[in-house]
Amino acid sequence: MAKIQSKKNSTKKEVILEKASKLFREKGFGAASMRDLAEHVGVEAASLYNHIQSKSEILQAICFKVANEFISHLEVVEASSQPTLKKMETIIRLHIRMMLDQYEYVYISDHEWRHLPEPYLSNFLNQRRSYRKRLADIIEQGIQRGEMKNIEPYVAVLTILSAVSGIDSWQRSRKSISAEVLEGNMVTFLIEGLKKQDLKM
Amino acid sequence: MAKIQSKKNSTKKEVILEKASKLFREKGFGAASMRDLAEHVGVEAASLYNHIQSKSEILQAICFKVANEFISHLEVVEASSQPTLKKMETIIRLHIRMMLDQYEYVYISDHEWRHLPEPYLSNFLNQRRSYRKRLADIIEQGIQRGEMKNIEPYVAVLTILSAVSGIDSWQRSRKSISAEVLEGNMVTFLIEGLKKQDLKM
DNA sequence: ATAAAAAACTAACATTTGTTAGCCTTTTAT
DNA sequence: ATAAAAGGCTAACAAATGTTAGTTTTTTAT
Repeated sequence: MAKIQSKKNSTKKEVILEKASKLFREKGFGAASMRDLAEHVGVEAASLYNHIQSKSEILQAICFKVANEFISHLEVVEASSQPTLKKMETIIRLHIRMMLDQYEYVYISDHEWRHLPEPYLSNFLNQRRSYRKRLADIIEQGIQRGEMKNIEPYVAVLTILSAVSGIDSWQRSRKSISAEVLEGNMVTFLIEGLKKQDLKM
Repeated sequence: MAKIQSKKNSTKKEVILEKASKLFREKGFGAASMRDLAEHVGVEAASLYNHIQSKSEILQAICFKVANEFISHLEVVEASSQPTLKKMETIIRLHIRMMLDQYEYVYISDHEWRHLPEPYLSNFLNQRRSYRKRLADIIEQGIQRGEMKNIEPYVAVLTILSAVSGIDSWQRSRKSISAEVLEGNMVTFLIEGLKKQDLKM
């Protein structure tokens, strides 16, 4: 059956996905070549095709893996009975942690989805639209319940999601600021933007 | 000398930059070909080289044009004597408007700079680092003056800049939300995140 | 009108691309 | 031990890439 794996607990396909995500982020999907990838995996380019079907299959796997993870977490949050502000905080924290723990994968899903071939591209965009709509619904509810300020929900969603993806720039200068401080500060910043205006001093 | 231009007031090189920015955004720098670009300009691929020196010269022109615009605006703001919160608001509004008015250019500068060849790449990153540092300094000052909450300045800068670049996603669904509402909401959201915490109700 | 300059075109180049075919080697299962 | 399966390798492909050379056409200036 399967040969001994390069690293514990991971099939060769998983190794390929991992190396590919690193490479795609560094060079972009279009500029990263299969020979490039093969070298990082430690194999000839042709051999990759014993594990995957095509270059874009790699992209599909990465993009939908990330999308599914976000969606399934959202379902848990939606089903809970937290106040809306807490729901949003939970979701923001998830996004931040995903960005910290699975940086490469999330980055690819965020930035390289344009190169998905149809019908996967439409599929991906539909899922994304739906995800954002569901976040906007939570905010909509927060406004109606008087827990959040009267802001256009869709604008808030865009702002939050994009803000989190800025962690990208932080990944290189980890030294000066810890992950905990980053998460704490960012949550404060974003939740404060949502919260209903308190009284002036 | 120069031939009659395709559009008023623009040299052929400017036309090339404009079409290229649109193309690079749609397909990514790596996946956009010179023949592709030539077709959009209405000319054969080889003819482009009467106006530009290389594909990456186009990218350089776009990236540095945007960078210079942001930097020179920042200098004006720094020299003013507004309170720090107002300074940040001015800058945020500039970023939002640039994203609305020069969407393609800003997008390229934000997302495709990785493909700049050296030494332009280092140059660009230095400029960017410096720009962010200067924004962080304004926030630092805002905190010391008690105008802003005690947040890590660099985190705030990242959050703000990334949030604005999320307007990208909005560009396609302009219909439902006007540019004015977008700008207003986003500024409220982000400035609220900076402002020193007011008293609880 | 004519010479000069600018810019277009055709053809071709050397690389690089993703991918396949065919063969050999290693691992697995009996 | 042996057959089968899985996975690696070399070589090659057709297509596409950025770019150059050389030539012809168009525009500008005198």
